[in-house]
Amino acid sequence: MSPASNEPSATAPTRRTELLGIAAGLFAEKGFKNTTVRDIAEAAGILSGSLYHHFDSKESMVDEILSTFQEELFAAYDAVLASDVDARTKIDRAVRLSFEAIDQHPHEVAIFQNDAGYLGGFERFGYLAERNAQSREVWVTLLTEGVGSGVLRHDLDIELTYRFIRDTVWVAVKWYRPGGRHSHVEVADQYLTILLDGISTDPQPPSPRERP
Amino acid sequence: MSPASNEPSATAPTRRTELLGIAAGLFAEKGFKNTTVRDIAEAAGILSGSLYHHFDSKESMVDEILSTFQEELFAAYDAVLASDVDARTKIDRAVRLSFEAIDQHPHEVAIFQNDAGYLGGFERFGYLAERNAQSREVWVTLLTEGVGSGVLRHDLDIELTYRFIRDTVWVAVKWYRPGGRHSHVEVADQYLTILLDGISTDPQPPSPRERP
DNA sequence: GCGTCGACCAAACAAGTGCTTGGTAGGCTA
DNA sequence: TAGCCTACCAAGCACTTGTTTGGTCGACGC
Repeated sequence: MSPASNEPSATAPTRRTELLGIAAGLFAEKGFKNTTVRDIAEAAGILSGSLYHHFDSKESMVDEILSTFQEELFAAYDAVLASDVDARTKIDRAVRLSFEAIDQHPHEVAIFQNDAGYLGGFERFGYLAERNAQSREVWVTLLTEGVGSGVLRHDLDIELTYRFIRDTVWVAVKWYRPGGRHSHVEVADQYLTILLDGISTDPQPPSPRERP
Repeated sequence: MSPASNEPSATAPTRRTELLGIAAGLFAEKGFKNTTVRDIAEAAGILSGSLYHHFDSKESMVDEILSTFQEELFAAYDAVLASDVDARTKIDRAVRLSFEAIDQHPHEVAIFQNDAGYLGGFERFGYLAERNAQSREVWVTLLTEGVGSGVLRHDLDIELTYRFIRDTVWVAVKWYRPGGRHSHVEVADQYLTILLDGISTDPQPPSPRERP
């Protein structure tokens, strides 16, 4: 890489991180394969060849974008898993965490959602599949814990419920826009209301019940 | 859905429809842009140029695949909307209809899910956006009807709920495999249980309550 | 036999792709 | 002034892409 890159981009936005941001936006919008290095360069106001002064390849750009994001995200998940609260609260926090990630890193989430399948075919991106498995374990653990402690219905199909939650949470990146009509907190509220009142053994209506 | 269409090649699988099927499978698996005409030709055992004896272009292949499927799907939705049952039943039927579509036309659904954004940019595929709006109207109508008649909670954000349902249903195409562990009916059952017991004003636990 | 037709081949084309090369301009430091 | 460094340009390379063209082969009807 570069000689002085041991502590990169903590405060000052270098040209490198700036270019990564531009690339992330285009990858998210048009897909990785469908975004050309000339697209990225044009958006940055330079020529395509000049990108290779900063990066080895187009692949290493997504690589850096995705791996950085995933590291941050899973550290947050691990913190939730390790926290000392009941399963229902953990699920609540994990869901809010995800919507917060969509709010703060919409491009990264979109790229992962759209291109993980394609990229996962390369050895270089093997960590994507690992992260996927790790995510599954987080949710299955939480759901199993919830069923075991009685806060979740015992007739749930854990696997299906996991997929239901995972999909519903992450697809929101397709329509959610930071700064739009709803904040990510509002979206999480609504989603949790729908989700929990469906899978909880003790339904908790969000406001005083009107119709008994 | 309908047993068979009347006009084009209802019974005998012509070489043309055979090629369309092969193309659909590849488009669904790798994405439209990421599938080359040489991929399709190779899978069919011919050379890429020979495809142009059957089709005008690669675009017209997806066009035919998607438009045919959409026509069939929305005819089914219209039938549900027009049926003379309460809103909850209509929602139930619409959801089951969607999972049935995923079961019977997984390739078409996957292509629409993954590539509608990209394809929608071309005038030729303007009908995709129209169909999307039409789908939104179907669900918003059903949800509004449900809230109005009191079978759905009155504090629902119709727009958000519509998106949750739409996303949850269609995203299942990413993992559902016809002939796999769960039938599409079982999956629909589980989803409806989670969904309805969450948004219904009258929560119905699926089995006698164990913990009060 | 003759003509026609559907299905396909062989070869090429122009445009677009990721990436490489050699070079340049300006700023910083010694 | 000299040397180095970051950021970039200009031009091109090898390859892939969708598509076109002219031709071949066998089946079928007359």
